[in-house]
Formats: sequence, structure tokens, C-alpha cells
Amino acid sequence: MANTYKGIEPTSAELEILTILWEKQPLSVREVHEQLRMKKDSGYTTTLKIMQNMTAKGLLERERVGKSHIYKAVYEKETTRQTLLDRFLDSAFAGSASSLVMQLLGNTKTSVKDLEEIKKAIEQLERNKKV
Amino acid sequence: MANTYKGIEPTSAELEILTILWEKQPLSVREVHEQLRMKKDSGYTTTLKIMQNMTAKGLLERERVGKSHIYKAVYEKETTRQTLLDRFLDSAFAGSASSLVMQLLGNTKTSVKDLEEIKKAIEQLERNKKV
DNA sequence: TGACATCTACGACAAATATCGTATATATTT
DNA sequence: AAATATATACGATATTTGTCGTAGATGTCA
Repeated sequence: MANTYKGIEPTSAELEILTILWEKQPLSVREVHEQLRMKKDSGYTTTLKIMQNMTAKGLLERERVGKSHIYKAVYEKETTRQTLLDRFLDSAFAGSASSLVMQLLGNTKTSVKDLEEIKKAIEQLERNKKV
Repeated sequence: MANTYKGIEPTSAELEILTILWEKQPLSVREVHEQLRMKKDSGYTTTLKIMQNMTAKGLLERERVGKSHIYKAVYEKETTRQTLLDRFLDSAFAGSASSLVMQLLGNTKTSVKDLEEIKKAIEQLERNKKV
């Protein structure tokens, strides 16, 4: 039976928190909130509640330290990104990876240097696959 | 002043409808619903309501034909995809296009043929940019 | 030890989404 | 013209998300 990955589907607010945690976990709610505050402006209990919900959903784990908790992400960055990407690819690009890449690289923001870098990575992948 | 694209932010259910319309528009609610039915199982009035909401939001336009309406998407597929992709790139990949591409191409589903195709497209882009 | 700071738990609430039922209007067909 | 079929409009509801306020528990420090 295929992988049924239940529960890895963070919302945008949850993803902001995960992004902070992946960088410096484990962190307390207060620490996460302080980081978050640099991007957006919401209350401490909001962050707390979201992190509690994420724990209930199985997105975060926590451990008691004194009177507070420290949290860390259950799933690694790459795993989560892959899940999100798969879903996004299906829903927005009808599952066509090349369409997505074309769209991504076609815009003017992508530099020649980026293109070179990506091309090299592709060649590396091809070598691995052709064996 | 930059383009402030307000209102192009379809939800997943809306995106399913847009995907059908982009293919064969203009279509009536009934026709869209029939297509939709092949993927999911919901009622006619649900589809109707979503399409009415989308019209109110400016995602769809409609025209009366007899007693019914025919709908078409206001924004082109590429425009909408770009908006969604920009948002996704920021929120899930911290704005790093190359990270996204690596993640996308790194999984085993991507075939050598896909890779070749993408590499060709990149070379074409490079030629255009270097002029 | 007692006051103060701070953390957690919990409930409330608004907005957005997805869903459907029912009522009303409009064609079509006999 | 009446009956039937079908489209639209609209309201109701359940769920999810993001947002806080407040109350109660737990450390800390003078």
C-alpha cells in the first residue's frame, strides 16, 4: 500500500512556524513568537494556540522544561516540502513538473546564474539515473 | 506602480473549476459540474454556488444564454499559475527557486525524458537572456 | 514566604470555505 | 395554456483557521 502521509499538511500560519523551527529548534513558544513578530504582528496566545494545535495534529513534539515547553518539528523540512509540492503540482499544474519549471524559470526574476546552477543539477541527476 | 493583482487567489475547489474552464470555456454550470463529477462527488448547487462566488470575486465572467449562463475565466491560466507559484515559492521554499526545482527533480518520479525536456527549455531561456 | 512574572489551558469569536436544500423563475413540450 | 424540467437565487449549516482574553498554575526573586 502506498504512503498515506496523514497529517502533514500545514497551513500557511503553521508553515511560518515550521520554517522558524527548522532553522533553530527546539524552541519555546516565546522564542518562536519573537521570530514571528519580525514578519507579522499578532499576539502571544495566538502563536501558542497554533503550536498547541500543531502538537495535537502531530506536526510538532514538545518537551517540558521547567514551567514551559520546548518544541520541535516532527517532520523534516524536505519531507514536508515534498508533500506540499506534490499537492501543489497536482492542483495548480495538473501534475506536470515541466510546466511548473517552465513557468518558474520563465519569469524575469530568474537570473542566468540560477539557470546555470539548475542545469548543472539536472546533469548530475541524469548521470545518476542513467547508471 | 506595480501590478497589485487583487483577487487572483483561487482556493482548491475554485482551482478545480478553473482548470476545467481553461480547457473548454465557455461552459455552463451544468457542463462544469459534469466534468467535476468525474473527480469528486458533490451536488449541483455546490458547484453553482462556488461559481457564483467566483463571479462575485471577479474570477469568472458570465453571459446569459436563454435561461442559463455560460462562464469563462477572467484570468488566463499562466497569469493565475504565476500568482499561485509566487505565493507558494515564498511560503514553502523561502523564495528560493533553485531549492524548489531541486526538490521537484530530486524525486524518483521525474524521468530522464522530463529532465532532458527541462534542460532544453533552460538552454533556450539562456539564449534569450544573454542577448 | 509572598509578590510578581510568565506560561499553559481553554473557551469565544469572526471570517472563509464547502456543502446542500428549498423556493422561485424561466423554458419547453404536449 | 398547463405541466414538466431545469436554472438560478438565497439562506442554513458544519468545519477550519486565525485571533484573543481570561483564568489558573508554576517558577523566581527580593
